[in-house]
Amino acid sequence: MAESMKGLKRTHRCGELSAANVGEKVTVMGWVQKNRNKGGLVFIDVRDRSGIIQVVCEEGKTDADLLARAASLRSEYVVAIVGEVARRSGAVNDKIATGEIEVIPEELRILSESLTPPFQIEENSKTKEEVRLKYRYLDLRRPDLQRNLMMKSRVMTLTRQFFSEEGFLEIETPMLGKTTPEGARDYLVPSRIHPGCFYGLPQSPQLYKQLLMCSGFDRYIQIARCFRDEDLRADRQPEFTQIDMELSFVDVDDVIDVNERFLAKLFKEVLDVDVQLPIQRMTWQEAMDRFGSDKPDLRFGMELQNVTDVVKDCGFGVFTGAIENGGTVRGINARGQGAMPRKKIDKLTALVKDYGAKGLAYAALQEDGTVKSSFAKFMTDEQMQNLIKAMDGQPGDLLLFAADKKKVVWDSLGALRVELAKQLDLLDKNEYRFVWITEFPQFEWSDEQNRYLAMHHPFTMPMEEDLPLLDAGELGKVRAKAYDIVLNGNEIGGGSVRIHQDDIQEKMFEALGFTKEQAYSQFGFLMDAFKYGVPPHAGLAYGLDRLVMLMAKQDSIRDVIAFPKVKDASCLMTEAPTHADAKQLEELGLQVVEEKEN
RNA sequence: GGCCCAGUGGCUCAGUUGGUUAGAGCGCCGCCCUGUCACGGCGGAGGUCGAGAGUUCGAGUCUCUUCUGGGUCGCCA
Repeated sequence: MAESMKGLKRTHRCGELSAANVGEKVTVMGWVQKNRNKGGLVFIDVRDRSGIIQVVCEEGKTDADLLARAASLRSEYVVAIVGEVARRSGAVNDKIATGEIEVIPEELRILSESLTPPFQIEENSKTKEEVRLKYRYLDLRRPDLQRNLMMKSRVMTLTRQFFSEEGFLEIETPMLGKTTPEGARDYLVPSRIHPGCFYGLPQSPQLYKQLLMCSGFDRYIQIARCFRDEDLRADRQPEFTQIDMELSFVDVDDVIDVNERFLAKLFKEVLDVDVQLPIQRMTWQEAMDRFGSDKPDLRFGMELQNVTDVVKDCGFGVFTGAIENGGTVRGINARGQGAMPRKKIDKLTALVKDYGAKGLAYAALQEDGTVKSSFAKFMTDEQMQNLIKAMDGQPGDLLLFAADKKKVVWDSLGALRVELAKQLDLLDKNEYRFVWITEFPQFEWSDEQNRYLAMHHPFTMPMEEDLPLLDAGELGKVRAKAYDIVLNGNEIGGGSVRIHQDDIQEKMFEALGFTKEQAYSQFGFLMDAFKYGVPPHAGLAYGLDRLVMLMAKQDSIRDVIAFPKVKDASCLMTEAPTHADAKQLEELGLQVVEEKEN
């Protein structure tokens, strides 16, 4: 039986009460976490988002009716308690913040009863995600998820505050926009008024924010929802949130400067972590060569070594063959792992095969100075010793090599390096290592499309010194004024200086294989806008969810999003997406799709 | 689309080389309990082992298919 809260007004949240409130009459409201009935003495833990407070009822002291009602309370009932804060007459509980006080009730109302929840509302739930997500509204009651979402709210507040103080304006851009075939797959929204036509939900507000620079807003920021119809990952959801910004009359250093100060403020205020400024910068080339990744995790070493020259004349065909085909041979020294069992090495081999490598060559340096190796028989002792020396191999080390095209070797060893760090427990979530990755390649070759694609997007400015390479058609060598901010091996943001000169923009489209007509039909409004006076501008966007995931020390972006989708992009709670009814579809000029029979 | 992992009471798990009636902890229900806070004591209910097919005298266990969830490669300009 649910009662009204008429006449009551909450005075405190549960966790806000402290010894300072002793003797005060207070009203708290929340959920019953636990009812401990000792018989004649009933303890009720009441929970809200701030924490837990104990309410105590005692036979002889508490009104008999109130005691009976307290004894009837079950988990997740919603109650209102009016009572006096008192020091505990029994033992103090130093595990909770309110552990030295309790509330002695004079009124108890049951505002709502509850079924027994399908899983217990507690910290560190081991319940499988499938169940948690079906009952997400209960899952979200758990203190860890409450903390995550409160942290995210704090991050958003600080973001708005910081950038506002830096002269940024918060401006909204449309959700219903123009669909573009480049880049990620768009979510399409059918137009009723224009049958057969579709809006595209934004993958990011990229073009709008550039137009806002054309319009003279100078510094823009938006906490923007973005949509990408691609497959999900632990750190990828079909809809996610960007902290999106754009600045006029700036170059790379200006964007980096304001964002470093932003990150330092954020980490100080939210986590009390000092970010040392300036943040380290590394070119894309250096990141790939040293770590095999454009998002290197700098919390540990195990850097890649290029041993192509060392092994180019050896007798091992896998190495020399790769080199003859224009490839490279590189290795990782897994310190102290020389005794790794063969089975484990085989698993690492399986891992690199996912990245296109044909295998993993190993040399396990034994403590007695001998070498157990998959390829020693193809080498002279001298060649092996030179290789070990090049890898700085010491007795007890495990040397792992990949030989293939550069990209395959980088991807394989980059992934291998991270996997080894996981196995060796080198990844400390309390350590935050930032790095800017700069000078990205402007273009990326696509085997599938047999042409160069923009690595970032077609409006990214090439480095001035590489403009002659663009003219000369040496597209693979052109570097861009693009930058990513990387934290502990995760890309948490990225951006670039944009092209504002129409001649360079034309060359870009040409290089990407766009005809003038194609470029105009897709981006004509932007190119037209640029004809009326466009300031030099640059911007950056953070993946907010990913950033908060790392700050909250979570492994999945789902743990910082209130209502996330599962792997197939559906929602286990609402069961979206659903079929639309025939009438809706007819209005949109669309056809009914027969539901698949199971 | 490919590969890998998982699915056994409400939740988390155990379940020997295939062998009677499938176990445990938590939760739930009943009774008792005046300082608990992972409360405690006694008693109890609750399972077509994700689904389907096959092998077998016999399947939670083996095989195949399928569903669900997770991880990942491709994909994500």
